[in-house]
Amino acid sequence: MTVSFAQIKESTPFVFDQNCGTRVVLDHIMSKWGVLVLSCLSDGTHRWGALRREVDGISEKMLASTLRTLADDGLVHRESLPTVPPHVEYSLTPLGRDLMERMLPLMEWVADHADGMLERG
Amino acid sequence: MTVSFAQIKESTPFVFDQNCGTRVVLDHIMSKWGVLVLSCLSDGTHRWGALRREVDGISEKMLASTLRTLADDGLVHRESLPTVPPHVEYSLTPLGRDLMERMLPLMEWVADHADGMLERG
DNA sequence: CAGCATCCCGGGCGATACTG
DNA sequence: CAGTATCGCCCGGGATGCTG
Repeated sequence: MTVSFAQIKESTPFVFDQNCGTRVVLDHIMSKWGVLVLSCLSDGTHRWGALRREVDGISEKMLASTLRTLADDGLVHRESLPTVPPHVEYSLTPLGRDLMERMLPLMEWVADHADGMLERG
Repeated sequence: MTVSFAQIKESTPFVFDQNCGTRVVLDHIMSKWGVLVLSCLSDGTHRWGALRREVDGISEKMLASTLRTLADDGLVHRESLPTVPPHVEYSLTPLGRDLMERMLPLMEWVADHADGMLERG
């Protein structure tokens, strides 16, 4: 049985209040690009260029800023190999993998239901 | 065992491409206010005023537009009682409840880990 | 190859006022 | 009570160009 939203708020008072840290984390991981970058990395380590190609439509600026934010949050690990030309690899941290275990079922649901939802609108 | 992101994309070609419907649905349900309104409604039927008070910080404009979007998507049911003064109730549709079954574990994770993530940043 | 700096536009969103 | 209407600001984010 999954927890209810009321139970979450009961066990953690003031959670989801306007100035609570949850709002910041939600903004990061549920952001337009954050979701897609995290999902992509859930398949394993990716290089910068691979992410740029896989996350369809993302600009370099947003890829850089999204990766930095997620790395600061401790969800993404950045590994820069001291080669020429540069070679940088991104992967999920254990915390990030833990998160994606909860997020992927949601992504699967969206993939399954999106078209049906929109054709009626 | 949860599905991998690669498996999702394999079983549904072109899903999560830039012009795919999934991007629209993601924008709706993972939006700043959409997440919170849906979570609130997952606890049961709420009146307009109750939502306004419970979703801390939301403006009337954004509450109205968020509710309309989610209703158009078939996730939220709007019931207007013909009384004076007006009395309108919002609740999740079966589709909405199905979605929240996948989203609430994620919300619980965020509530549990948010503070720890931010104090290091 | 993997970024950062700069410029700039559109619209998301908040504030305020008004209505059935 | 449950909205709609209007105004205006801010900033997300795209485009372009430069660097180690």
